[in-house]
Formats: sequence, C-alpha cells, structure tokens
Amino acid sequence: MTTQLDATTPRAGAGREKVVAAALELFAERGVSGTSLQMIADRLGVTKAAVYYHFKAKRDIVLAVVRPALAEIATIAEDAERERSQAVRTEVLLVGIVDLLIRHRRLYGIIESDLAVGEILATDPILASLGERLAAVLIGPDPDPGQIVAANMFLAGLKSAGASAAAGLTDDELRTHILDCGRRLLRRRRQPSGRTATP
Amino acid sequence: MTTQLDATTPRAGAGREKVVAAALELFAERGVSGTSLQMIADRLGVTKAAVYYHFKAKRDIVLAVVRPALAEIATIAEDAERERSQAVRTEVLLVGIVDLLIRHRRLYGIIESDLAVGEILATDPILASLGERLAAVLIGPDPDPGQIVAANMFLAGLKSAGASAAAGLTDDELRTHILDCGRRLLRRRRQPSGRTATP
DNA sequence: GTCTATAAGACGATAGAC
DNA sequence: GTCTATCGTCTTATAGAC
Repeated sequence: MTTQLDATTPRAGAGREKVVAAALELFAERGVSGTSLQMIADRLGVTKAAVYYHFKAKRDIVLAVVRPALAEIATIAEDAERERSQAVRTEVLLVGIVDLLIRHRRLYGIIESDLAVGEILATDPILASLGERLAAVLIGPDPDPGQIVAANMFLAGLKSAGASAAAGLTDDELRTHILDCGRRLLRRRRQPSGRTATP
Repeated sequence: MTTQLDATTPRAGAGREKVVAAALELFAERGVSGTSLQMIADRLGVTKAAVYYHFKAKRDIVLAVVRPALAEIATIAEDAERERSQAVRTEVLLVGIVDLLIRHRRLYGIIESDLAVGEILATDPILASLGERLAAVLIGPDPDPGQIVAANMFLAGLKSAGASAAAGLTDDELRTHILDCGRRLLRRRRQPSGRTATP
C-alpha cells in the first residue's frame, strides 16, 4: 500500500472516511442543518477539534458526503447524452438514476430535503447545474410544459418513493416499481395541439 | 365587529396574523430551520420580544402557518372517504389536493422540505398521521407495493412539480399538468400475478 | 402591544499544547 | 491526530419598564 492520492478525494485517510460515514448517517437521520459538528464528533467518540483536523469547514463535509454520488450521476447523464434516440436517452438515464438511488438510498434524501444543501451545492459550478441538466436529458430538446412538470415530479418523488415505501421491499422490487413510475410519467404523450410527428 | 373567537385560531388578531404572514414568506424562502425569530421580527419592523407576545414559542408559529392548509386537506380526505367507489375516491382526493396545492403553492414546499417541520407536526396527533392517511385513501384498501410507491412519489413530487416548473405557467395549466401526472401514476394497472378481478 | 436588556446555551471555527 | 480552551456570533426564550 502506498500513500498515493485517490482520484476523487484529496488526501483520503481512514479518519477522514470515518467522519464522512458518520456524517452520512446523521444527515440522513436529522438533515444537514439539524446535524452539528458536535454530533458528528460525539458519534465518533472524539472532539469537534478532531473533526476539524480532517475538514476545515462543515461545508466541506457536506460536499465530501454528496460529491461521489453526484459525480456518478453526471457520468450516467453523459452516457445517456451519447445515445441518438431521445427514447433511448430517457431510458438510459432513467435506469441509471434509479439504479443509483437503490445503491445510495439514504443519500438521495439528504440532497433533496434540505435547502442548506442546495446553497452549498450551488457553490460548485459543476454540481449546481446538475438538476436542470438531468431534467433536460430526461425529456429531450424542446419539451412541452407537461413534460417538464412530469420530470420534476419524478426527480423529486424519487426521494420519498425510496424512503417511506421501502418498508418490506427488496432492492429489486423497489427498483422495478420506481422504474414503472418513471416510465408512466415520462412516456411521451400525443401533442394536445394535434401533430404527432414531424417530417 | 366583535371580539369573538375564530374557530381555527385562538385569539386571532391583526398583529398575530402579520407574524404568520411574514413567517410564511420567510419559511418559503429559507426553510423553517433557516428562519430565526429575529428575521421574522426584522421583516415586521419590530423586536423579537414583540413576536413572543403573540406566540410563546417558534413551534407555535410553525403550527399556525401550516395548520389551516392541513385542516383543509383533512376535510378533503373526509369527502373522498365518503365515496363508494375507489376510483371516485382517488379522483376526488387527487383533484382536491392539486387544487389546494395551486392555492397554497408556497406552503406545500415548507411542509415537505424541512425535517424540523415533520418533528413539530408529529407533536399534533391529528396532523401526524395525515400523510399516511392520504396515501391510504389515494390508493384504496389493500394496495400492492407498486401502488404505495406510486402514491408516495406523487405526494412527494407535488412540491417540486409546483415549484420549479411553475416558471411560465398559469395556475390552470399547472393544475392540468399535475393532475395528468397524478392520473398516470395512480391509475390501477393489471395485477402482475394474473387475476384482474375478485368475485 | 411594544420596548430594552439579558439570560443560558449551541453553533461554527481557531489557537496552541501534547 | 487528538486534545483543552476559547472566541465571537447566533439562537430561543424571559423579565420587567413604558
């Protein structure tokens, strides 16, 4: 084992990762605003100052918790963007996001359920535009308002669908049901104004 | 004008209602946890102590802001429960909730986007069970897991669908699109295991 | 009904010893 | 890498004058 740097996290260490793990649990339980550095320190059995050795601000802990999953979403969006048909782009992104949600169930709720997180994410220019970019790939170039509403409902609903309904479901069952919801919401409908295809 | 009590708020007064109005604005802008009593007082041009004359705790302000709309939802749920067919119950509740969302756009986001609100609402036994009760009426007596996931996605997605997509839409257009989403998600599908009807 | 003043404590963050 | 100790600020909430 060398001390070479990891690609995603500068100076990754055991202590640093313990902080991230404890923060993830607490953020999921009580929200980011509802979690103090004292609580993170208590869960690890250390003091606040020890936590500050690994991260110089709370904001950096939030980013460290959230960034890996968001980077994964960005990769999935790139994969989807390479597809030539919009129907396939939608399907690739849909399956990719749902799969990611299943693998990181708790994380999705953290991002979606705290206004403070949005402000922190807005700091990072790549992360800031991710939400809009997802919606854009999900529904294609010139969407009608109905599609925008549907895409937003799906992306926001992912959180709760994964959380409160997860009671007795296996990962595979949950994935199937959420995918079904996504397809229902995002399937292209006939244009209300008449034309169904362009030459 | 007499000084008789209002049914919903004990000792309703102009000052009290100003506090509620200012709190509603701030909660919508910055979340409940992100709003201090100082901010509410500043917006009204008074001191914190003046706010404390009307409400003895922040918790009570949150309840005063949220309770009227939740009471309305409860009434709609009762109306829906009186219908004999499940399809009609779903439709009545669906239309009622969406209509309420349109009328109180900001409020829905407040309830959904702050874990602290959930804890406060859990204090009030009637309000606490409202979410589960809504899902129950929305999908009927013995729902399959897919319906539960769909109902949760719809109820959670309402918030974001109303907020970020509302850019250039009139209330009526937004209502139409959200209703369309709700019907797509909640329409009963064939049972995957075979039987489509019971004798 | 609104004010000043203040209590009592949590918060994020820092300095410096070990 | 973790500690003690602390700074300065913010928080909810109260007491008592006007």
